Amino acid sequence: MSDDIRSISNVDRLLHEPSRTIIVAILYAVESADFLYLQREAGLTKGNLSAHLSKLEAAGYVKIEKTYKGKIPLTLCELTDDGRKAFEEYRKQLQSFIETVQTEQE
Amino acid sequence: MSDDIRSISNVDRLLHEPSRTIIVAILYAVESADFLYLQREAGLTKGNLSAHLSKLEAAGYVKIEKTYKGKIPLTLCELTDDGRKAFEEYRKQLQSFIETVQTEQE
DNA sequence: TTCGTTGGTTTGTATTGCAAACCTGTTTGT
DNA sequence: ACAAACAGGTTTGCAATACAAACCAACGAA
Repeated sequence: MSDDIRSISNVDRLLHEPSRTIIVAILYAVESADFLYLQREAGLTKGNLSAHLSKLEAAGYVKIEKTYKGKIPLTLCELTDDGRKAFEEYRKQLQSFIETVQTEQE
Repeated sequence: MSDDIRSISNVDRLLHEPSRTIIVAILYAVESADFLYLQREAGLTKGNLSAHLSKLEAAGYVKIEKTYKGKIPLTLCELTDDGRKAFEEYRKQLQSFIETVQTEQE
């Protein structure tokens, strides 16, 4: 019965952090984004975005490519296959948690 | 557009922690529960349950009543109105985030 | 040259989530 | 009666976090 509820404790903590949830959700939709675009869309400071991206990269969820657009640096980010799967899985877990909670109160 | 996605950053951090999400979800369903029942159902250690309950109490989300069943202590927990509302709100936010993410990829 | 800007990274700090140790009382064994 | 074990929790210690602020390096303009 509350096994379903308890399942929420198994969510991917990396993705369960709102800032990172946003980052990954954006990348999930756009396939590829540069640092500043991501910063604006996610509404994060550079410092935080940088730190979160590093964690996501370390986990193998995003691939970060530092290139140059002319002479100015350009950091491109995209979700890896693992990252996509992890996000889909995370979404499913949230979904099923919500459903469980909703039906349980009737 | 990604205002919807960004909205996930406004979730109630207190409830967004899986252990506490579980505690509150259980209390939401049962109206009242004693410490040990909650511990079993939530699958937490006593220490963690105690700490999380304290936070929820401090936030005014749960009411904790320490009584006795005969001679042994009995701690009863129940959700306050604020707690109920907060949890409903939290659920809604998750729901709308999921919907946003899902429709955004079509 | 100096100043401001772009595109980030590193550092500092206060807050956490968790486990393990602890505490207070009660029951059990002998 | 008295130690040992147990029930029901709380406090402590610590490693990991999230965030902001400070920093850095390269470029463009004045």
